[in-house]
Amino acid sequence: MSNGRQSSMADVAQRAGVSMATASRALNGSPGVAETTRERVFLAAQELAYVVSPEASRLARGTTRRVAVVVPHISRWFFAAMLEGVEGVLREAGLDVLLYHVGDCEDRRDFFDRLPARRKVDAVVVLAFPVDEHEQRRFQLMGVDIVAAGGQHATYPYVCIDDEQAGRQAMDHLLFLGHERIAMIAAVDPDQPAALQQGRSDAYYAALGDAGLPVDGQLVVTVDWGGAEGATAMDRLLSLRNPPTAVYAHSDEVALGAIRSLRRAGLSVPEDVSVIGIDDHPVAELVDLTTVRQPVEVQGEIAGRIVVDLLSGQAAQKSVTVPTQLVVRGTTAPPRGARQRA
Amino acid sequence: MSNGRQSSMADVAQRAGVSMATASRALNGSPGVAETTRERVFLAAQELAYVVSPEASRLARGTTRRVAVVVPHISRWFFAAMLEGVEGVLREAGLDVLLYHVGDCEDRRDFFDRLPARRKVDAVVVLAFPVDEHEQRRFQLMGVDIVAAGGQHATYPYVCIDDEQAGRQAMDHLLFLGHERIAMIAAVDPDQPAALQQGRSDAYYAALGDAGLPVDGQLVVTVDWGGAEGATAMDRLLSLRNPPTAVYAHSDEVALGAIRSLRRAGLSVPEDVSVIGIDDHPVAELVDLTTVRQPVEVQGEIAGRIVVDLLSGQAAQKSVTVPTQLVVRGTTAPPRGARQRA
DNA sequence: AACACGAACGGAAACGTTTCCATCCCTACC
DNA sequence: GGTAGGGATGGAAACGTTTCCGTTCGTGTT
Repeated sequence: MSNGRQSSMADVAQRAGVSMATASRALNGSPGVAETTRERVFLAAQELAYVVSPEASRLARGTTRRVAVVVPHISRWFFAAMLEGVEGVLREAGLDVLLYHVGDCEDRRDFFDRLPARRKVDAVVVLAFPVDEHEQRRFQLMGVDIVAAGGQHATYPYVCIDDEQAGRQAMDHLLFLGHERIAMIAAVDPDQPAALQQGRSDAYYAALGDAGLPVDGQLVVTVDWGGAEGATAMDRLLSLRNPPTAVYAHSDEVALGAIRSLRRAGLSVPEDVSVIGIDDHPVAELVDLTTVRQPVEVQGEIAGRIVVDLLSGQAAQKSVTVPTQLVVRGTTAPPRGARQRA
Repeated sequence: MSNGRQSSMADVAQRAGVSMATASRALNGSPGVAETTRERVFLAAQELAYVVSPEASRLARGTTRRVAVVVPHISRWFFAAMLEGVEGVLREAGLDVLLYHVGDCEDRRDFFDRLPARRKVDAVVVLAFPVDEHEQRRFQLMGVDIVAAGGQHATYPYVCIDDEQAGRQAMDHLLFLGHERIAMIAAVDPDQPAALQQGRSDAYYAALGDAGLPVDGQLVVTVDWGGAEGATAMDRLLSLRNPPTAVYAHSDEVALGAIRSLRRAGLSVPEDVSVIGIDDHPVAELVDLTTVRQPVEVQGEIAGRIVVDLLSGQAAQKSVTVPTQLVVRGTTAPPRGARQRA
């Protein structure tokens, strides 16, 4: 079926009876080629099942048509969804995406030491991935555009949500329901420099302050990101003399873990304790979890579009903040006291 | 900090006082270079912050050091986890990963028509992605190694689980608990040629047969993959005059949806109805879902290793089947009748 | 002392495009 | 009718490596 050798552009040119220069122009859609000639070239190319050698083309052109996407946790929904968004628009634009998983600190050091993407891509997008100063300097060495998604970033064009506002939406919902003793389970990624989700914590204190409620340090527990960790945190909160009536978790996974702990303790959600998360993870709908939705895939798409604009030379918008939205489901309700009072 | 131009190998050679041929050999670790010379070259390269131009190198070498990973649904845990596994070992081996999301049928047609990865990669791995005959012929055109992961595939080396056995483990568990009226919610991917999860369905009938139980067609419902669809399916089952006492779902997400329907109907799990899934999705643990675990990331890793072996010339093992394992949690229990009887 | 041999190295031809520049020819305008 | 101008084309120089050969030189053998 396939004859052994890949045919080269010279073959195409010869078959079409033109020079390589013309063949190249014809195939690339460059101007200055007669329409009939162009057709002849295309026909020849098709007959030979010809495809350009990307290496040669890129070597000559000096551009790679490739962009690196670096992501800390591929298998977590948040990152995967974002990745899906980015990939979609990049593929649409004819750009190839090179995937780099940079998980733990060691990966991270290795990545910035070796810079494996260097000279391989025209741009890189970092997903929810704070970059410290040293790393910025390394990036600079690559001499390509950088855009950030899902984690605010002053240095590069970015797209993200307003974490503090998202947190406020969650907290205000609990406050509106009448809760006064609200715990926060703050999730941090152990493999990343912190300060990413600071906004979500700020919201907690601000909301309490605005509501005139005191802050009880015991009600704040910080854990590594993850469902199991959320459960542990909830256990800790349940060991208090005066446990909370509501829990604000930094993410849906953490919230899920908290709910498991509550159920195992024989408490029911939301009758005994309300729980709210952030993200609107797909399973949130399946388990009736109240949460604050952020459009994850959309953020990826926007990041992708910024990259495309940047590469096509047009000045892209520097950064975008997408809105979040409270989604009330079945894990939040007024506290028992309030209900009885009503 | 960075002087404008990327330095080329010629610069390195000159600075080290050798020819380009020697510089190239030194940098690649090829034999036939004196140790002192090699050091001198490395030093020069480092001083100039030199990195080879991958395009040029690959053009000359004729190999790309890149492999394509094509995946139908990036943001679903199963695929993302597998991707993470593949990426890990490929990156370890110094191979770059080119990501291709091929979701719906249109993507699919486009992918195989245009073959965008053609001449860009040395191998491609398809994740849970049945390839029909026409598509196989297109792949052949690429002239590279193909390996399949997560979906059995006769044509290419593959890694997967034994779907029928996994299904048997789930069904046998329900049967062991004493259930006799067991429903199956079969999930199919609307964007893919079916026949992928056939084994999971086979298991249902085989298990019932071995247990001497009759098959009730009403107890089998087939839906598109997804949690919401699982809920719908459960609704249908609940509308029967004589609903099942246990539900065997083809995947955890579907099982989760089923559980939501049950809860909304006022039934409790597992007291009224038992539910079991397949996969051991991370949230399964958080919601206490009984399931059959399959090692997803490991499958990706194995697929990656097969690719690496293939590319390094050593004959790799043709295919691998990894074991699955029942994980009993809180959504399965003996049926009410059995309990009362006991 | 002549010779063979191997290690280290350099020259230069690939690899397959893109693109600058020159050439040719045809049309339109004076 | 001559010439300027522009559209279509071809020649050939990049792009930056790798690698095939050939050369040189030092060492060990007879």
